[in-house]
Amino acid sequence: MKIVKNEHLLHEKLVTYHFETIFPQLKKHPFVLQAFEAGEVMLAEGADMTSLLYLVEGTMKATASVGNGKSLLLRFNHPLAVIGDIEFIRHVPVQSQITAVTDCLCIALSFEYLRRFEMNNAAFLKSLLQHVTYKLQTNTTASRVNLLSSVDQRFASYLLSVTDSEDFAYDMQYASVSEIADLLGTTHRHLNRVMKQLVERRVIEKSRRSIHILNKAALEELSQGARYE
Amino acid sequence: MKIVKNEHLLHEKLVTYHFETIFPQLKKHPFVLQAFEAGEVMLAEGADMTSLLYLVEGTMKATASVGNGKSLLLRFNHPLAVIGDIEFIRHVPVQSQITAVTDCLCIALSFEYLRRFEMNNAAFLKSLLQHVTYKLQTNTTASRVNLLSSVDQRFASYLLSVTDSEDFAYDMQYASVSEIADLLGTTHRHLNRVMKQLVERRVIEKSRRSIHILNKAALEELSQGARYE
DNA sequence: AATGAAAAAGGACATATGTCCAAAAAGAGG
DNA sequence: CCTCTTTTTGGACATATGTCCTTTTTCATT
Repeated sequence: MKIVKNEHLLHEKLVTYHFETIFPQLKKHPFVLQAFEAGEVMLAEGADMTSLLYLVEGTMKATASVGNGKSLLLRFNHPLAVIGDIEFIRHVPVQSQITAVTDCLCIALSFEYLRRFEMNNAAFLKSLLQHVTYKLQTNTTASRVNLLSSVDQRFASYLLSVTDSEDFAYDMQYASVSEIADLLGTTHRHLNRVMKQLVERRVIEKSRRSIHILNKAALEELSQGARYE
Repeated sequence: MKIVKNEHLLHEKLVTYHFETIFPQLKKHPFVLQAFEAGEVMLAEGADMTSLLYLVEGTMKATASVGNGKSLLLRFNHPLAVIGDIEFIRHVPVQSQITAVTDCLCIALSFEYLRRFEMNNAAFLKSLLQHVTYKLQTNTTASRVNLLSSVDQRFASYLLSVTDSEDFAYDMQYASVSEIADLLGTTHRHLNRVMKQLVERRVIEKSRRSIHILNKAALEELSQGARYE
């Protein structure tokens, strides 16, 4: 993570995302602009969190780890998402690992500052409620889908979520098959089977560490509308 | 649902659950006491909601339905739980069906009233945030468990959640095997297999429409700490 | 080009769970 | 007690997914 000292950029982001509706006097708040590189772990599970983050550029993913170091995809986040809401409100350590998928920019506000000066700011509390209830709603949908859908459906959802959120709308790069398998809560062996079928059906094409979507409509149908976002 | 006109009971509940910390002048708010019978559907999915409910007595469950009329257990709720938070904040129809498991008492406050007079009440907003972030946290845990655990683990969690929440700590009644199977997102055929094994291992005993727990410790181990609450 | 490490692909088999259906058991009403 | 319906139970088989391992491919390095 790098702290970016660029008042102009900060101000531009504050205006774009209408921060003045929450913090009326923009100049008076100790906003800090932070930059993360693609692939960087923004927050590790169990760590102590000290600032609330507003994602203003890029895409990140939230994953939860289970026992043996495996992880599981919870959701993707796009601007304007809030990171650290549960931790801020409930005073608990970081609940799920947050990783930058692309290069990201965040606006940070320290818990200390917020707890001292903003806990009676109804606009701030209301905006937090908006974000948290949105997450709760999508999370509820996701858990239903997860429990009832098979690996190929989840894989389709995953592909669509990733490609929609990137700009190259028909390609995705990945580090290894196992990585995707872990995210989906399955094994690389099985994911291979699933991908092989999709290749045979000419829904996707594969080359090393990259997947190209040939038939988006088929994926849409497979995923039944579920998305990790 | 029955509206209960009992000022004394209402006041007792308001005091027990410290409503004065949220609504300082108790007398001035249009609280309505509502009673639900065991088994009654408190909220149907897709319905319009008009009041925020605080559960002050009894146990309820939240379920989500999927396609073919099947439902899926999301969580159990105990006092003091809030119902309708997402719907209140996001102005959406009811997201998950709420059913009274035991006889329940709720204190209701109309959305209309809250939106008009309480949206600048920081104490109220903060308490909502507490409830919603709690739900989000447990829901995240639950979805992870669901995706990674087998039917026998989920059944163990279910049994423990139900019996802990009732007062008879070792027995549960049910309408049909299919009902439980649906809640767990499996089939009655498979649940039968699972139950048969547990009976053989002397973990539970069954008689018609009732299950008796013989070895709670074994269930605890099976469930690995996951609960629907 | 030869060699070796890492990643990918997939064979063989085991297990969990689903589907379909039939037999057995338990009420309900005559 | 008999008959009918509902619920429970479980057989037989199919499918999805996991485990373990071997082979193949890829890519970097000599």
